[in-house]
Amino acid sequence: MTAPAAYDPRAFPPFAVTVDIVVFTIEDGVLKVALVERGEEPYWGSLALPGGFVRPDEDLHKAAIRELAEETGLRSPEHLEQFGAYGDPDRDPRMRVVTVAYWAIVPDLPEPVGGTDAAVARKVLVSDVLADRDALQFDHHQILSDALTHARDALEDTTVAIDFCDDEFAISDLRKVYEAVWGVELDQGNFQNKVLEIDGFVEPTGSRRTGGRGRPPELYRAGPAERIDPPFRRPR
Amino acid sequence: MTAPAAYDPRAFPPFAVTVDIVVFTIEDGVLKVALVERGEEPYWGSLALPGGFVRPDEDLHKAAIRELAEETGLRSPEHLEQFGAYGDPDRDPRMRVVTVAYWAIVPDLPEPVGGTDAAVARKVLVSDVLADRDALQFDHHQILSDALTHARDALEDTTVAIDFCDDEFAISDLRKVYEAVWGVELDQGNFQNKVLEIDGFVEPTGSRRTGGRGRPPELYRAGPAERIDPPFRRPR
DNA sequence: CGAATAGTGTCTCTTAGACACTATGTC
DNA sequence: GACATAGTGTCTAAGAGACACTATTCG
Repeated sequence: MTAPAAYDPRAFPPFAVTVDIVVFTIEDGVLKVALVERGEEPYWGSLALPGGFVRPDEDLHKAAIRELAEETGLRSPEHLEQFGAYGDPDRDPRMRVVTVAYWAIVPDLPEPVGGTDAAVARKVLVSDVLADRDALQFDHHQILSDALTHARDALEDTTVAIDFCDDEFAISDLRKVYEAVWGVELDQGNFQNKVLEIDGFVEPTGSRRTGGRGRPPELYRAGPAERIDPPFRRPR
Repeated sequence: MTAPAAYDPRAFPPFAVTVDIVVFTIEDGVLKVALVERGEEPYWGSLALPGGFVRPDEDLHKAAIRELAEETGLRSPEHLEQFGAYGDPDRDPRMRVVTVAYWAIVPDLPEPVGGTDAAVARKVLVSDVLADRDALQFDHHQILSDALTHARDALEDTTVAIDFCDDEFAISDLRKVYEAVWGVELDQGNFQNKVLEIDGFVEPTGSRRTGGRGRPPELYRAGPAERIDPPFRRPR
């Protein structure tokens, strides 16, 4: 903030600033990410993270919400959190762009996604995307990978996993979230005990879910707690 | 990345992009942050985080290293890590600036700091700066506060605390780092046991430090480990 | 009935932390 | 000697996880 150039508004190097959002959702028990088909060059037709330019009078968080709505039709995500900025000089072949990256949780992405614009959103298995280093253009592979790291960490000491679930959910639903994001299997009994022991994690609704196989589970809603202490460590 | 404006280089809203660095060091057993006296308006003479404009052909990390060298005379920090981006439209009264924030560790800041430029760097108690909400201009109070949170978290599951120490250090030196950053007192015996039990955290040099009061401590150097597993939790 | 899922309890191993005790230097 | 700091050990409580057992539904 102290470079002499600061005095002269014409002297600072102009950058484009964008936001990119890694939208996670769980479908069929596996973690997916919402990607849009690029409707323009470069990389026309290939998949990319939803995102776009920040407007001159808009803060970064609001820009992320707006782009998410425009490109995926989502009104508002259950969780939206910034985790880093990416600004290598050659990360975008067109111009110098610094992007601010967010990760988001939506419990259920609307099916016929795609806003008023041309972009068409698809839900893709995170594991598939990460397995193919060239599935995403720009540095979006790295951004997705970093987002997954942040999401995994977040599940360890916050209650955000609940944001993947519907308003009322069974403990096993919550367990499947942890299993999908962490990519591990968790012991059903131990998980149940642990979640119920953590103060304010979940609250009983008093009702049960009927119709499935097996004993009908009791249903819970989100409790007031935001942090899990001691943290819920994932197996290594 | 899919806004139609992307096609037209003149259509994207131009931003200034800066980096700001929160440089932590420990002096007299307390955590300090390096601040520079602003040599320009606005807020001439008041304190701010070192930082400045990213150059057109420079990546963010290198920009942070360069600004650090220019403004504090540091050749290279022991640790430099990005932790967020700040871009509220009115965070800088002069123009629209998005800043990418880093936190850094230096074991020993050179005393007659201040580079070739006008900026004069000072080490200030972090607790003092945070206690006075108006000590820093822009959103630097928030940035410092967030940096401290990240540093505290980093000490829990990485070995970066060693970067605050000299090449050879006593276990008690390391303990004082944790105490300064976390703002707590730790049991001397338990800390010693724990550090020595963690594989690859520290390696004995075979020598001792002489001259102080009390039993001369054995000296250690950094081990190969980068992560502490299980994490070293700070008392709540 | 058996299969499937939910819910509860028990046991063991590890870790965190309080704290006592010993070791070795300076004044 | 007193004092200060370093280094080691012991005990206890809490948590993690393996696993067994019970409960309740459907087909």
